[in-house]
Amino acid sequence: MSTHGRRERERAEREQAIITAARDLALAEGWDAVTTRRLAAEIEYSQPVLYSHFKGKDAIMAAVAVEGFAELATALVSARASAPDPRQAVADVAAAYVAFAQQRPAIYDAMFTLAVDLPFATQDVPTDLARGFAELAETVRPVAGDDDLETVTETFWAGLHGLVTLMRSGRLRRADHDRRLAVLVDRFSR
Amino acid sequence: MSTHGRRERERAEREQAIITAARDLALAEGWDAVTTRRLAAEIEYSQPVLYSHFKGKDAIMAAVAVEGFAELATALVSARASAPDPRQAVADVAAAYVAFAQQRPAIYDAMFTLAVDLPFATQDVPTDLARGFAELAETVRPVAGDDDLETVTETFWAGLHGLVTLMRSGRLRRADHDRRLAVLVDRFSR
DNA sequence: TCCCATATCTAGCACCGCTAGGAAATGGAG
DNA sequence: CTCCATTTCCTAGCGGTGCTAGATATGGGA
Repeated sequence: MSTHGRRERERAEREQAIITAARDLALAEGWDAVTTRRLAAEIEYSQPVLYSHFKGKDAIMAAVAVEGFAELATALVSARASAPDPRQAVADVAAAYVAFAQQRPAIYDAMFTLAVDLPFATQDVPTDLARGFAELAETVRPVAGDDDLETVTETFWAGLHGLVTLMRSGRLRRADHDRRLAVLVDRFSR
Repeated sequence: MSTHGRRERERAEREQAIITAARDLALAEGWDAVTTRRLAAEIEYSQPVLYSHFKGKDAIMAAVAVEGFAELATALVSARASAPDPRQAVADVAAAYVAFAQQRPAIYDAMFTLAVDLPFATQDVPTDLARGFAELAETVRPVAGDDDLETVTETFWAGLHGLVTLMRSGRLRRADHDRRLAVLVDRFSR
């Protein structure tokens, strides 16, 4: 029975290895390249092992998304913390959000585009997602005016999300990205 | 050689049948249900026939997206035309945009989420997309203020797109949809 | 009527996510 | 140390996908 602890620890490590492999592969070659066979080869186990950790490929993507929510929240917190004033905080947090999405497109996809309902079935995703959202709300609060804070925050968030996704799909001119971001920040912080 | 005209016409009809079948199937059961085999069965031809019309499944989706861009543009035009004043026009056009996306989610996906680069390889997509964008720009013009019109339009568009996509993926509370839309319109029309 | 080009289909490839069933490793009991 | 039960893991395979090569049917022109 003494080996039980080690076994469980090794199992947890392997589970993390799966998530990391999926994450890295998705970042490097996109989610299309993330197949269960390649994932299995990456962790040097056979395919069915994946299914003893996750219900399916979607669940693996969801796990990557969970890590992403935590990362994003942290990035937003640090952006707001180092801003000199509330007005600048809005711009800095917005920039941090967009930077996150641009630097980790595959993870951003897992969080918002793919794996639509799965992450919300688990318990910890709302936690990290809520952390990020709360940070956004606190950033927006000083400039929300008379409107309901949560509603304004959601709308501002949608603006960021729209800029990110439209630009990545080539619908917006890349050159004017900063100007669009400035317009969005301006419209939401006065 | 006299049958040549009929042949060509029949071929064009079959091509349209493929697009329509793909569109209807996607609307009814989602894009996952649109397989080349089912599509072939729907038009009562064998699978390879599809590839004599389109390069691949992506090209079929792109064709559906093209129709979607035309539809969307028309909806926006009519929304603006029947608005009593410029201020209301912004709200009405925004509502029309969101309504289009909500009523034809599969087509909206084909236009903006899936088939990322393909539509832009053809010639007519920019035309219909530009029509929609131009309509959006004319709507925004009276309330753009000192900012560059195109930049403001793109940003406003991103706001709409973000609201649509985030809400459909369950990230936003459904109940507050109208209030968010009102906030967005308000921030962009004063 | 025959020929040939075109149009179309059958059959199959390589890949996908996923799973059943058997082999191998492991840990406790005698 | 041996034996057995349990857990762990892999091999093999199922039904599906997008796509294509090669064979077959079709129909107009000589």
